[in-house]
Amino acid sequence: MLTNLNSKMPRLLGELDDLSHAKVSSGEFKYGKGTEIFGEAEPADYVYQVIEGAVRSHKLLPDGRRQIGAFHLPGDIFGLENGDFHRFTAEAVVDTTVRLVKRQSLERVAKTDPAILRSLRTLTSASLEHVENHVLLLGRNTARERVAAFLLEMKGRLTAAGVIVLPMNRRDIADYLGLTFETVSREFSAFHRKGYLRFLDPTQRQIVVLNAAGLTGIAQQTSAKPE
Amino acid sequence: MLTNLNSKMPRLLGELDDLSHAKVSSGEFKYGKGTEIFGEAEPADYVYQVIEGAVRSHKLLPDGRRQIGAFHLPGDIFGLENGDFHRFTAEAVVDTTVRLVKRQSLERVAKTDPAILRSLRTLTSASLEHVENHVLLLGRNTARERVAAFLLEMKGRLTAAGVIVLPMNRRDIADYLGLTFETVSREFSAFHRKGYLRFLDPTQRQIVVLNAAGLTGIAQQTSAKPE
DNA sequence: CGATGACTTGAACGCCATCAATCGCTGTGG
DNA sequence: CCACAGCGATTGATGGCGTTCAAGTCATCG
Repeated sequence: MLTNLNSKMPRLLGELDDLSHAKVSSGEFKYGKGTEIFGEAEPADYVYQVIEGAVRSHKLLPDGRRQIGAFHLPGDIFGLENGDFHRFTAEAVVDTTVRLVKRQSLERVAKTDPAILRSLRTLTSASLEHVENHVLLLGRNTARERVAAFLLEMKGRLTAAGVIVLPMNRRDIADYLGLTFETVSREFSAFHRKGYLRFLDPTQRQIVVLNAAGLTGIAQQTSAKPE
Repeated sequence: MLTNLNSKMPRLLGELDDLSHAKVSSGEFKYGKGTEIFGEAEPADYVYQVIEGAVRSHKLLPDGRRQIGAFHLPGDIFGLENGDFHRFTAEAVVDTTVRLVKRQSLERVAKTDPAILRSLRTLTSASLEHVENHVLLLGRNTARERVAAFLLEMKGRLTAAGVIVLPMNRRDIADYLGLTFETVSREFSAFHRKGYLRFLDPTQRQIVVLNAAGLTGIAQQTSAKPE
């Protein structure tokens, strides 16, 4: 399954919360819809956590083709690099509030606090796992399978009261799945026709999954996700 | 460019060499062509380095579709996980000799030796970068672009005396690039016809790149590699 | 109300997959 | 030693999945 960072254990949220009152310089910041948070190849001086909204991380080819590597949703930490530079550009998908902490101070604290250190490693590991699964998805899954996997990922990550409310548009989804937005739209429609989905609003961004088993059967992924 | 682990700075080879004479339990082992070195989801108790030969890391879908995440060539370190389990299956592409060290002892030494620690982080970072670039390749590049990128990656990693000697067959390449082996073969032929390549042997695994600029122009990747 | 943006849907095309035939090399057994 | 099986690779023919191009709907906003 596309990794569900959200349900992973130590999401560092607690720790980052602690840090925000403690010995790490930390702050909140708002980014308007579509604005850049950091750019590819810029120095990675900060680590970010989504408070509210959504963020996309992408790379571009010289001719403008775009590949989104991940969506970051409330609670998610992003921009944590192993090296010294960002390797994706991060942008706000909608108006978004983030907490940010200086990477240096985080690393300073991590030196003395093994719990923080472990959290950081777990985070890196989770994002590595996500991108590795994404390689499999992009390399070997059909359009239908990709869209099913996407819906299941989002079901796990941002369902509230049984409803998935997507912050991103069809083009963002397409660029995440290596498809065109028309194909994404068609697959959404196909699942709707099959009775797997219900749409609650006219822009079709609010989705109820009626047949998760059906989607799971189509998604064809290697690592099954419990619940 | 598909990340060139080989040309990256501290390849840990030096350090691992040291370790092999020193305080880390280390050994060599041979794997016959096609044999498994470790399996997906197995505990990651060892870290490996290719001495001679070549290794492929892959994931499988339930129905047998395969995605190779990386090839590991002499000098490369693989099987180093952030978490406790392998997330790929590793197999010998040809008869292969590897050095292996117990992960535990490596971590023990890393605690006191900051150089080792830094090397480990650099390695993780390099493999993360490789897989992130691979996502872009698989999501947004055409067949032609993928094959060109592959040739350039291999040119950087295993050229000896101006000749690329590929250890893997067309199917392995295809499963690395998210294509069929027929398509890989056709693109090789197309490059040959254009005069970008010359083949030195009947199985067409020994390749001389005659026009690297031509390949680079086609490969369309975001991060240019300095020679 | 006209303009704009997000989404859907239709029609046609094209890239790559699929199916199939052939070639050359290697190794094995009669 | 040679016949033949088997593997890897190339090449051709065909088809299909997903893209491209295009039209149309609906909601929002000036």
